[in-house]
Parts: sequence; structure tokens; C-alpha cells
Amino acid sequence: MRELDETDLQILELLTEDARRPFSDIAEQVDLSPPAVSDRVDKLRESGVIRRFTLDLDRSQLRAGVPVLVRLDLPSTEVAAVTDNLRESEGVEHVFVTVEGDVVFSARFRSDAVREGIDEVVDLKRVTDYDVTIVSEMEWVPSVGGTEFALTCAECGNTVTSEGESDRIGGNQYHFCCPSCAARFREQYERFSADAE
Amino acid sequence: MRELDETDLQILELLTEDARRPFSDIAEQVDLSPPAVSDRVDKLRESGVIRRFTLDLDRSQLRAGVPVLVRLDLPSTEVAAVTDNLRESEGVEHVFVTVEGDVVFSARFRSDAVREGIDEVVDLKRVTDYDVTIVSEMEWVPSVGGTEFALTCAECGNTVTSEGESDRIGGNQYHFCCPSCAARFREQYERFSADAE
DNA sequence: AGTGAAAATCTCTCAGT
DNA sequence: ACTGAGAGATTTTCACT
Repeated sequence: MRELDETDLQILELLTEDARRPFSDIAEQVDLSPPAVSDRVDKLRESGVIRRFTLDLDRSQLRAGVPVLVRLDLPSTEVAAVTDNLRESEGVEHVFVTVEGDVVFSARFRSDAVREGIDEVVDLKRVTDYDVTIVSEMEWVPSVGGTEFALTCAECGNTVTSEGESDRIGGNQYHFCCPSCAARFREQYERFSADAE
Repeated sequence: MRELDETDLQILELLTEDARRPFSDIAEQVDLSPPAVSDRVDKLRESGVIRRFTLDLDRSQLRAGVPVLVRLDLPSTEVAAVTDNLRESEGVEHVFVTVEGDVVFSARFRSDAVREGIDEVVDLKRVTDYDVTIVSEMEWVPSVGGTEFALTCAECGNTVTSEGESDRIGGNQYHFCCPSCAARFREQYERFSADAE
């Protein structure tokens, strides 16, 4: 993975605040030329750190229906099929997969047809059990990481330098300042996952 | 509230896909001039439908720590204070308030300091009980509403015309095609909320 | 990787409908 | 509310470091 420096994080911060901010504006704040900012943004997109430029919408003004939080209890063999389907479904906003293998998602459904709505987005034959909670407020907090800019070691919290390493564990990318932190993290992660059942 | 028409929803859809898409590009697709698109976007921002132009980031590549889902059990008098604090905290990504008055949030914390991390973002003195689930995948699904464009009545699903009405119930804006649907929705909402305890 | 300058593109303003 | 045209701003390209 390409090394993210502090300038990249500043750029991300500024674009998270306002994704249409001119590059010339950003350039001034991070002390680069506009083309240099443009280059870095291109690379951040290519590397997948920036998934897309998008809108933060007040969906309560937009989409009819009650917002709900649904927890699905299901065999681990079905997780992939179910989450794939959720991602493509109407009204689904967030999808979480827990290490126990549960799936939690948020969505909006018509108030008189919550069960039917769920039935449309998840194949209930694949699911052992589920429960639904109505939500009265749903909010996404778009921020890069506030004041803490540098990449920190997931194990010890130290700043990760170019000596550090990165690894993908349980579907997520983690950064470590040294190999021993990486090893210890993996142990702890496995122990935590086992505890959770 | 100003009426959202199909063109507005198309514009939102296009900007959700790529918030830096030129207005001239959008103009062509919705059959308007670029200044007209710009005007509509301004109004969508003013009315609060567009909260901001932002980035969808792959936070797993960015922020150290384990992603977790936390459920807080707390007195209803404390909900506002706790959620306000969460919104301003480092590492918190989503905040949900259920109609039962529970708070659910997602965040990332250092693997060796999950409890401490939670302690930093919520004042545990205000909380009756809480539980933590480690998450292995966390995904936001940014889409406006896919193929279903028109505003639909939260009660009966019919298209809401200018005869319809809108109301804010439990912190969310709902749209109705007629007053009787609005009344029936309120009843059902209250019954559902009562059931949920 | 970055710069500066020119070319191309996009956004905004404004008078008019 | 929208359009079209022009002014002004922004982004991209490219030769060079």
C-alpha cells in the first residue's frame, strides 16, 4: 500500500468538509500547487481510500417510511449472500457484519409494511432469527479523524512510520508500527473474537 | 416544505454517485441549463436535504483500531447529552437513537483499549448498561432511493402530490398523500413504539 | 513528486422570458 | 423558474525540475 502522509490526510479532511472545494483552495492550505493536489486526489481514488465523492443527505426529508435497525442471526455460510443482496436493495443505508457472524443493517420501510420490507431485502429462508428496532434518529458523522492526523499503530497507538506494516484482518486494513505489534494484535483479535460468542 | 420533484431527485441521484460531476453534465441528463441545475442544488442545500458534499472513505485503510458497534442503555433524559457528545467525538461514525430510547453507535477504537475508547466518547455515569460487538465489516450504502423516484406516502405508498402534507414525527420527516394517512400513520407509529418496549 | 503557464472546461452572473 | 451568453474561476495538460 502507498504511504499516506500528513498532506494526504489534510486533503481528505478538507474534502470531507466540502467535497466541491476547489483544488486551488486546498492547494493553498496544504502548501502545494493545484496540479499536485489533483494528482494526490487521483491517487487516493485509485488506492481506494476515497471510495467516491458523494452527498450527505437528510434522508428523513427524502425517503418515505420508518427508519429501522435490523439484526439478523444466520449461518456464517449465508453471510456473503445476504449482505450482497442488502447492498443492492432499496432503502438499505448501512450494513455491518459482526465478528460473531451476525448482520446488522439500517433501512427505511413503509410503516405498515416493515416485515414485508425486510422480506424484500433479505431472503428470510437463509436467516435463523431476526429482530427489528425502530429508530427515531439516524445520523452519519462524516469526519476523517479530527485532530489526530498521523496513522497510528492499531496495537500500541504510536505513529506509524515507513518502517511500519499494514495488514488486512477480518476484512479491515490495520496499520502497525512494527512486526511485534502486528503479531500481538492478531492474537488479541482472535481472542476477542472467540470471547464474543 | 418545498416540493421535491423528479428532477431534484435525479440531481441528487447523480451527485450521490459523483459529487464533483460538473453541473453542465447533470444539466444535459435532466434536460435543463447549467444555471438551472446550480439553482436547484443551492435550494437543496438551503432546505437541508443536502447536508454537505463529502467523501465516502474506506476508513479501514485510514483509521487505526477495531470497528465496533455499541449499544447504550440509558435514561431518556441523558440521550441528548450523550448523542451530542458522540457526534463530536473522534472515531465515531454512525449514531442511531431507537424509539425505546437506546443509543446505538459505530466507532473505531484501539484494539487494546476498546473499553477506554468507549469511556472517552460516552460519559458512562449517564449510562445504565452497555454492550459492545466487534464488527468485521462496516459499509455505508450511499444511494438516494434507486429506481423509486417520486416521494411516496409513508402510510399507503402512493405518490405524494402537492395536495399531500409532511410532518416531523420522532425526529424524522414523513410525507403523506392525505390527512387521513397522516393520522393513521401517527397511530401506528405510537402503537409500534409501545410494542417495542 | 512537484511547478508554472497555457488551454480547456466549468461555474456564476445577469439581462431577458 | 428557466435560458443564453459572457465574465471569471477552476481544472487539466504539458514541458521542465
